[in-house]
Amino acid sequence: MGQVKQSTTRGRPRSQAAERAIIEGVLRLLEEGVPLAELSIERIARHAGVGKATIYRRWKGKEQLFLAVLGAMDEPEPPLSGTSVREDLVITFEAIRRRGLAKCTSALLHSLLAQAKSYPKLWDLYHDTMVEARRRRILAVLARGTDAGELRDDLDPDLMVDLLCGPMLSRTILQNDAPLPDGLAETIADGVLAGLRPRP
Amino acid sequence: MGQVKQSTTRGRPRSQAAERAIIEGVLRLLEEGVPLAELSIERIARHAGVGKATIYRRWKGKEQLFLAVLGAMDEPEPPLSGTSVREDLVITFEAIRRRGLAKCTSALLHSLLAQAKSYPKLWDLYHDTMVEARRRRILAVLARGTDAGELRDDLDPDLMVDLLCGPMLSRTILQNDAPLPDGLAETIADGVLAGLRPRP
Amino acid sequence: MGQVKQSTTRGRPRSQAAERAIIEGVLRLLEEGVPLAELSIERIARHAGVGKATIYRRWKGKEQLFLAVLGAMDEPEPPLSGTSVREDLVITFEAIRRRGLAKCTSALLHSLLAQAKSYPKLWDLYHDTMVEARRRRILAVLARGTDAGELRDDLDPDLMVDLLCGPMLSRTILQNDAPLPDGLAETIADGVLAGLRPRP
Amino acid sequence: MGQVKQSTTRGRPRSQAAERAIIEGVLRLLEEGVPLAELSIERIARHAGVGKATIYRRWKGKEQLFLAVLGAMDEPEPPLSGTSVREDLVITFEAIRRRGLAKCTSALLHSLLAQAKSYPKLWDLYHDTMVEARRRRILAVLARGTDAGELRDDLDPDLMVDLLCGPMLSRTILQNDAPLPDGLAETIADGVLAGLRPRP
DNA sequence: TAATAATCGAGACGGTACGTCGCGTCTTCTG
DNA sequence: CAGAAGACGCGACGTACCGTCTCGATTATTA
Repeated sequence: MGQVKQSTTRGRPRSQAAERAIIEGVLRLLEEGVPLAELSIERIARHAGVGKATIYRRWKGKEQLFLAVLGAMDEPEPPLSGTSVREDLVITFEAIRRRGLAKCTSALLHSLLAQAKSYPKLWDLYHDTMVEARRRRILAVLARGTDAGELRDDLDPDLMVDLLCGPMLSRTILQNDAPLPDGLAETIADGVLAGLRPRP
Repeated sequence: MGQVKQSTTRGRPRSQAAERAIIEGVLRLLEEGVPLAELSIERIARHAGVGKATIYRRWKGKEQLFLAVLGAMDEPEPPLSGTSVREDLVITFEAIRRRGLAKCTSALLHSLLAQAKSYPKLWDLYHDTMVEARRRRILAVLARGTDAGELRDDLDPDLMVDLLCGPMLSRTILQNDAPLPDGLAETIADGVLAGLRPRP
Repeated sequence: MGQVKQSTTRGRPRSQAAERAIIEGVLRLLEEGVPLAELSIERIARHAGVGKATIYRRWKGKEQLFLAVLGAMDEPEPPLSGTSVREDLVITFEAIRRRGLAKCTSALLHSLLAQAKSYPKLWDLYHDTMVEARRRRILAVLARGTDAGELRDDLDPDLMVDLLCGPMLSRTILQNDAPLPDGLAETIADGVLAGLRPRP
Repeated sequence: MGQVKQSTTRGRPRSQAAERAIIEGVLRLLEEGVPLAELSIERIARHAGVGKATIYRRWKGKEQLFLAVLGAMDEPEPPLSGTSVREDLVITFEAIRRRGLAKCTSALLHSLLAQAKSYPKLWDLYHDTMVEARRRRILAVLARGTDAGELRDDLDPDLMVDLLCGPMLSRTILQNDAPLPDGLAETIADGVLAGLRPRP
């Protein structure tokens, strides 16, 4: 996954210790507030006590490495309760909110967004791995909800995902330092489900 | 706006031709599909037939320049009709959609998003200039709509903006190459306004 | 002379101060006894307080630079007296001897010899500039000597040069740390002129 | 001779095939015209189909290996006739001349000369093994010649060696591509023995 | 009309990082 | 054990840009 060709079984195997040192080094630097733009491969290597080649042997460039870091760091998607569409949406939104609160996650995410156009392959990778995975989870929730009569059946499911996830995204990406208060997940879920028109 | 101090009236005045050559050069490069990451100041200067100092005399760095390019290219916000909330939302969404379809706009926008954490000042600038302006426009629409009884009055207006703008954002930013079909603005506006629950 | 293309007259001119700092830095390092193999471009630049590019802008590589250093350092050929062949030979040999005593000259010379086969152009340059110049000087001396009846006229002049210069070379190159005592120039001149057979 | 310590008799013995593959690989590369500067240990190992460690187990570094190659390639010193000083000198010079004509010999020799100052131990090794051996051979010839009255007895024998060997050296080292014609050995021997002054 | 002053293109400056290569050592597995 | 394979930390390679700094040459305003 974004890795450089893994050699056959011959020769000295790659050091897992080095790999860990690199990834944890990046995390440590991000948590210390080092701006992403200052994370050169050279600095990462120095900080991890590792040769540059050891990095390039594993990843093709900074972005591939970042993706690996992102993968290493993020908590697994929380299990869905299945009791209702609303409940599952709240669980999902809450996971996004907590991720947005973590400094380094969002720094990396921003970086990835930035490089999307420059390195389409990288973006595709990220998109398939993270974005699309979530989209599919939500599509499943929606399908169940539509069957159960909890949701309208006259809308394109893909569009519904955007309607649901967009607001959270707006908060975490566009607003930068917008507050992500405790009840946000519930509020948004309820808002989207009920719509903005006055209730009869 | 991001400009470096303009000197007094003594000496040779700055060449507007040079300024145009720079900005249009960047646009041309972007339209040729040059990835943003390869747009070095050096290359921009070479391509515009201009000395590097001529760029630095005007903008403090690459990002400042990009911001200027963004401004130069950006069509003005369309006038709102005022007939109804739905109508004004559709007009606004349509503007976003058209911007998202333009190759270089979105490339620049992605770049800016990327550097937000790294260069907070730049991000603030962009945020204040573009994002916040739109937010205020929509807040005004919402205020009128609430007064007119077209909208619920039990939701935080700031949250409503996210509910409204998020979906469009999801399409243009996160989905990367998602289709932005013709009726999208209307569909989204109607979806958010009505909510996802089945209508009674 | 081994230099990289000098640009036209436009732009900022090359700093002579930097050039001096580089060459004198190399000399200083050599005099401190730093082995030639440890004279990396990187180290030279660091030691001279200069960017690497400033070196590469002037010379194509380490060897070109060394050649410049060699040129910068060596004293001009001493004037010949013209009184006799023997006298002129002694003067020439004495210059070679003194050069051989200087630590860094011989280090550089060894380096150049080493790279002869690898970089034929460099060697040609050195050969034409230094070796051939001396050869021509001696050929002139020999021509005068032959005319004056001081020398045999049945030998190829080119061969005579080898007969004369070879011994000095053997001492300085091959013997490495052979003594180069004070009267050496005279002894060798007399030996070659008289031959090794017993005198009648 | 420059070898690394041979281990005791336990375990798998060193493969002579590997050793031959290495040395012959170097020779093949040199004959193909690969510049000495491009003969990295890594390349030699690859070319010989051998692990790097197999080389380091035998020699301490590139130079030690080169010395071994030189030794492997080197034809033995030719037997001296003993009939006269002139005859023995001609035999010796002819051996030097033939060696100078061989491409890879001279490449290696140049390399060794180059590294003399950098790796004094290596140079000493080469000097003792090759240079000094020849010097002693010639000293023996001279001693016999002096006893037999064929040579002057008023010159330092060490100096006489330089007078005799220098010219050949000048041709093979300094002149680079100077012709080494067939009768050269005789011509030089006669020239040095008779001296350059006109004969009475 | 000259002097002054800031700009222009050009390109050199000291730096930092790039991605590659070779060093000599080490760690794995196979014979 | 030695063999090949190849990863390891290290450091140099030569290139590209960074943002700053001279250059000589323009182009305005001020004296």
